Amino acid sequence: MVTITDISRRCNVSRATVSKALNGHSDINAETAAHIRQVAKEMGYLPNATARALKLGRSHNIGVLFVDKTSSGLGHEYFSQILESVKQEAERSGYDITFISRDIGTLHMDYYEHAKYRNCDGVIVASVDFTDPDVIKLVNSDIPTVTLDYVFDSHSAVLSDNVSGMADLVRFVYGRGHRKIAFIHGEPTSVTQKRLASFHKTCGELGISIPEEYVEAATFHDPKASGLATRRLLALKERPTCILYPDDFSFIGGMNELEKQGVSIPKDMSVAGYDGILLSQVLRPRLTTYRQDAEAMGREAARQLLEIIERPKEWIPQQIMIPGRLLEGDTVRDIRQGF
Amino acid sequence: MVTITDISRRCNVSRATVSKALNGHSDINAETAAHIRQVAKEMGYLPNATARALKLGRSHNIGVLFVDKTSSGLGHEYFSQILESVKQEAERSGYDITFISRDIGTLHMDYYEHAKYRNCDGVIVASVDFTDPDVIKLVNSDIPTVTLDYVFDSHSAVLSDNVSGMADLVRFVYGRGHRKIAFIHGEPTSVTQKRLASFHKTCGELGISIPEEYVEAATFHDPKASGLATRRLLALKERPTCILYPDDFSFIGGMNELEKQGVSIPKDMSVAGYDGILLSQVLRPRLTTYRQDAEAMGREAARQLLEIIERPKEWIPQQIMIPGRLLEGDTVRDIRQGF
DNA sequence: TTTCCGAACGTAATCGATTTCGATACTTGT
DNA sequence: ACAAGTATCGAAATCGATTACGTTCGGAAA
Repeated sequence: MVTITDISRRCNVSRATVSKALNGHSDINAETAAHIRQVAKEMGYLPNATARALKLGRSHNIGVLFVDKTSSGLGHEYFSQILESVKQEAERSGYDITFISRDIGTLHMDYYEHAKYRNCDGVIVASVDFTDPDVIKLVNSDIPTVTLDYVFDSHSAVLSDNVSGMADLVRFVYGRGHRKIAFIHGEPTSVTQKRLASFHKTCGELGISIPEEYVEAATFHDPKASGLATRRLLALKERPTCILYPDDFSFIGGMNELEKQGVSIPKDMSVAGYDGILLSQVLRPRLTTYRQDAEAMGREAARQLLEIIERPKEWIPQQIMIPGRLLEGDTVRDIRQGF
Repeated sequence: MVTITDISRRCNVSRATVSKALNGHSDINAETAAHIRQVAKEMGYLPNATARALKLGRSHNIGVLFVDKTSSGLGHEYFSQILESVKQEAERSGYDITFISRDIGTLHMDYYEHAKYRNCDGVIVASVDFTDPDVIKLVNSDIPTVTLDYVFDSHSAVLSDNVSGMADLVRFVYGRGHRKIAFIHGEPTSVTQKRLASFHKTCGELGISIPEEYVEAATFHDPKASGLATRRLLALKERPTCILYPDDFSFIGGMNELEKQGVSIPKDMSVAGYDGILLSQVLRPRLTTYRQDAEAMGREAARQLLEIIERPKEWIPQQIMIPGRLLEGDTVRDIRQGF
């Protein structure tokens, strides 16, 4: 490996001079600097990130924390898109990414310790149980963090706009004449709370009242749970005309149940999902859904984090709301009079 | 941050002694060592991975290289499952994961340089263009690598068994009476070559001859391409009775085309996919497909790499074949006489 | 008593890069 | 010609941990 010392010997200058030349300091003669850079290139010099990190106390490495109950881990499409986007944005600024977990090798440690051990300059926290003491410890530590879809007091966060998302969906199906709207929601997280609140608020504003039985509990990313919820809705004396699912993947479970009972989409039942995953765009009929802009979320999360890291003075905690977009699809039938 | 120096001061011993005590060297008195460990725990000492890496020349960090033409990046389900598995296995041995890419920040570098820059102890190379000079440079470098689904001479690799996979599929549909079997394949990679060869070989063994028009070219992970290929197959005078798709996701495109033309699965046309992604298990009818064991592939790749890293003497390059499993599903109709 | 040996611990170099504080030589002003 | 300023470069400390080698000391062997 070519080090700064090798170059210094070859150029008959000190290591200090080489370092300064390579980093563009002003107290080095222009010709000298040019020569050093030239030699460095010829010798195939690569800076050693480890040595740099040790000296500067900055690793140019950001951690990503993601835990999924279903332990599908990175298989989660919404998250893996966010991750990809975080990665790209981070790399643009010279940062690499490391996953944060508990228990690395024989060392038992919590998230904070792992991040500290790896000298992460910051951590992006996504899709975890935000009540987990280890997560809370990390967020409240000296390590800068940005959370996704959850806000900690006076910390930065990037949020998918669940309130408008749900409102848009409800207004859309309302616009197509639906009044008996059912909502199958995910487990009680802050995301669910927001969607649920927005669902009720919007229905109220539109002057429609939703019977209790139309609101069903299921689980995110779980076709089985939503299939069962769908079955319960279909068993009601007064069936809804439209069902909103917790996410696109869960919708598959509903779809199967509807098909099994001979209920056709959208002729006999209108449906909508949430997320706008790739699948929803290629399945026929195209699913009506609310597309969360995972790409923007990852990008903004990374940018926020880099701001905190590189300009800690000027930084103030912000919550950034990322708008999504309604994808109309073909699964919500227009049932207004005359259609 | 608590360093080894802090502990040494608190214990009135040298830093060397602390280091040795913490690492269980034998030339430290048992009581002294116990005391030091005790104090270290009390002070909340965490080793500094960076300093260790610098001194030892080992980062306990492995790189993952993955490039997707469709640039869906990590959104690729098959790969993200492999990644998750690699991550888990690596973490069990105390290794973290870093993504390798070109161009980190303003530094323009190739894969090898990036891996070197980050002091990766090894790299897992997956799903890239293996003819890319930068990839070849990395694989032939001093950095240990394990490739996935591709073999470089005298290098370790982990391979999904595409030959038996395809053979199993063909024999399965043959067993259900199909003789007119069409195969839509992906772009010309080594994986495609193997599947194609196995397809023809198996058909030969079974004594059925496949007209040229039954073999269609499309693209992996691309519903549109496979939809078009499907259309071409349906336009033939003599339609096949069964279509094999390059992967489950591509199958969606075929499914839509079939539905559009009023061709029912599996009544009028039998189909099979490849991969066994989550979706194929929840869609109805359940897709007949060959499940690649992504979890095993990631695990074995990580194990291989760690072997090379930790026991370079005893290591010999191997190619590990990971068997998959046929998922029968409900999309291949039995068309034998009397059924 | 002298010598030798092993247990236990310390000294100091080292990994590669950065940076503070000088140091030197050369200019410029007066 | 002398003081002051400037441009350019180097010496050495530093980041945190590891380790080869040296030192000390008590006890056993001669």
